[in-house]
Amino acid sequence: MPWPKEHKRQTRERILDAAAAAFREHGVAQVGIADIMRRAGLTHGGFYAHFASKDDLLAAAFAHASTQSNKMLETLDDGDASTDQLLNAALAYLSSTHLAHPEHGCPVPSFGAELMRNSQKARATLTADIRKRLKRLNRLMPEQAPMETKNRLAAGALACMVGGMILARGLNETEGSEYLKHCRDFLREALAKPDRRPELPQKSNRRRVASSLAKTPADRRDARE
Amino acid sequence: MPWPKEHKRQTRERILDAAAAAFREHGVAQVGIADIMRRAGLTHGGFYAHFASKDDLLAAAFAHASTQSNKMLETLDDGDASTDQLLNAALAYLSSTHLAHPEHGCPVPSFGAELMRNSQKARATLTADIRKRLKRLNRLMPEQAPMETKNRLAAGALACMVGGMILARGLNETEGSEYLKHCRDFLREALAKPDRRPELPQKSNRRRVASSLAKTPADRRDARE
DNA sequence: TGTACATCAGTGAACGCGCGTTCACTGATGTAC
DNA sequence: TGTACATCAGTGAACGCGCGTTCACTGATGTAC
Repeated sequence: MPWPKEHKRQTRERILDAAAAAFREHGVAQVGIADIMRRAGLTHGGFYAHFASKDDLLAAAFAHASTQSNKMLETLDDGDASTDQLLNAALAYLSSTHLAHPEHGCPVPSFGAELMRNSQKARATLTADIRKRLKRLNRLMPEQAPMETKNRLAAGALACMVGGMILARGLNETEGSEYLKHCRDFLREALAKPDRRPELPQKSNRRRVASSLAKTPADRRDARE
Repeated sequence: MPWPKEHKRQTRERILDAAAAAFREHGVAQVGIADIMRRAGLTHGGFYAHFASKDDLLAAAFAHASTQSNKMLETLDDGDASTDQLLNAALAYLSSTHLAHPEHGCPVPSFGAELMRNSQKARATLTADIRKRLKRLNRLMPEQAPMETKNRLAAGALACMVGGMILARGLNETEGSEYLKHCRDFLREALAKPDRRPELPQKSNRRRVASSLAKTPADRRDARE
């Protein structure tokens, strides 16, 4: 095999990165194969050596973006185990950084609706991703809390996160961050209902903050208010 | 003027109806001018006598859909003035009927994200619509409630509504309605916080239920649970 | 160590289809006389 | 009342562009000797 074993895998990864960012920033319909390949430093012809079709890429790029953004959002979460982990995750999601950087953020508000209407494969990827998100939020609550409570809070928090981000992005910049602040206030109240307490101390999830995605002054303002 | 004055206006309205339904059901990118005109019982060539471009139609169809769906959701709201009006509006939005009928429902979860990335005009329509929705939700709360409280609850409720509907539509049918139920439970709790009481009695908004959009058994189940 | 070779990642021209848009034309309608 | 006419809503062929996809080719690479 005349090429390094890892070479092709790395190229594929570069295409995925480019696609995941472009789709999140501009939407699926507005981004062509040629755009993506250019962003990856390649020419359009090479695309089909890595993916069977645009649909195929779409599903893969969504999953890729989802993984990326979960990592990114964890770095914004202050990960303080003594506080409410579900709330922390939601506050990180509804942060100014996430608002300002759709290209690195959650793909659900960016192109979830578009994905849903593409191939069966793409849709299945979305469905599986939503299930996973709900399960993950469930696990951020004290294990012994009633199932009904956990389901309710996970569902409500996720809906608020996704809807809040879409709506904030539909407003202009200042209105958008104002709106996000109101959503955070809302969840602080809503997730602090008496029936969730007492909480168990949980393991810390603290991560190092990636430089390009470090908390901005706006996020610090977010946290204070 | 050799044609009835109202004729052209009515045709335009038929195109708008067709476009608003098609965009909500299949998304903007998947629906062509020819599809829409066919749905309106016309041929594609006549389109430009009514709209300057697809972009132009897009903005108009969004506004049209928004008005339509607000009316539709009001018929699902039981309009009982003695109960919480904000909650009632949210429960109607998060109903099984709305889940099953994107083509008659709110355009924000259906193609808000796509609209946002089109022309400046389309985007401005979305922004204005979100502002209007927030104001309307604000007005459903007791006037004398603190501004901060009203903003928080309106923002949170709207985020939950839009996000909840998108996510429910991303799941399969049974999972989707289960998920919506959890969202409704969440809002029942979240909107019933002590600081909103006491509530003033408000004017009733009761409307007659349109036959094709009457409450389904699923909605009645929604209300019971 | 150097050279010939086989492999295959990536190139870029070309194809074909769909869709937004245009335009010359048709024919239904109300008006004038 | 009936006929000629002007208007303009709607038709459908055609255009051109962009994009997904294909394919014959190039050239960079590791291997064999």
